[in-house]
Amino acid sequence: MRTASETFRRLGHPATRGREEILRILVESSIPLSPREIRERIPAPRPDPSTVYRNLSLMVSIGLVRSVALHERSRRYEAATDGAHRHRAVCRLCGRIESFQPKRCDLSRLESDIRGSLGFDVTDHSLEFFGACAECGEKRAKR
Amino acid sequence: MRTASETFRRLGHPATRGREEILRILVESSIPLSPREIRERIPAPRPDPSTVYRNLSLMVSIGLVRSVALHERSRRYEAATDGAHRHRAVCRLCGRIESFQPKRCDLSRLESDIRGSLGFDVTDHSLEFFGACAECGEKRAKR
DNA sequence: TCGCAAATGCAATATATTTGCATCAATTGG
DNA sequence: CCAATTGATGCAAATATATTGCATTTGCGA
Repeated sequence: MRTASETFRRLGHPATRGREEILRILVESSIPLSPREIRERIPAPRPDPSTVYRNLSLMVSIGLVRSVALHERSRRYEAATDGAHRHRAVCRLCGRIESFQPKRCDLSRLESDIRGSLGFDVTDHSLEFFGACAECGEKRAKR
Repeated sequence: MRTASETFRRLGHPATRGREEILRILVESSIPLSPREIRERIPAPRPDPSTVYRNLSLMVSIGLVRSVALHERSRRYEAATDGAHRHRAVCRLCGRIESFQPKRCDLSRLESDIRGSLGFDVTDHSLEFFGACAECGEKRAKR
């Protein structure tokens, strides 16, 4: 098994407790987390917020973590484990977020259209759905 | 023709110069803009930034404007004109953004999957592609 | 274990967004 | 067209988010 420490070292970066914790937390979370949420989940002694930001941006640049843009003030992050691709459903009413793995993510057609018409070389994409989650939908129906 | 002023009044909100300018700027722009960019494009006397924020959030809530989440620090906004749906391609290298209208946006299948598995009532979605634009792609190839 | 390169904490700074409050402007009724 | 009222605006301050410089500490390979 490849430990987090090994992963960091293999990529040429010292493994530190903070880094391992961040990665562990993201891997364990089913939804993308904000830097603040991540830090709050690290057991004391907690690293400084600036350290969390620095490490997140390092981890994004070496491909261990992806940033996720929802319609919020802060960005969120998720583990890029193995490269599994995920989409998200966000409830406009309560803010609940669910991540899911598409059965088959067939946007290849769209991606080649884009290459053809805009000349863009697409490497990845981000797809989010917005609406009302089951719970909020019910509440709304009762009224 | 329906003027911006009429649109606001019809929705029960006074039409002010700032509001009309914001809407005009968003309608004229081919890509989503940040609050700062929007404000910079308003001819003097410019409204205060807080006014721009307040108006953007009002316009989002009454459906005239949509917010767009790219992987940036600030949110962006676009006119929700008639409801035309758009996707975006973002260059990771130079930051260039292009908006385009999909030939046919067939995510209805995915949306019904989501309703089925998560119980989410999806009202809209957001799809962004990331990669290298034509220009940056060429530059990179030359090296 | 030693030494270096890199990471961390801390404080300061930058940027983005929100809010309270006094003032001003757009609408509506006269 | 004018006055009254409701709501918008400017300004300043507060808050949230993110970044950076620098002195100190830590991880890692020799």
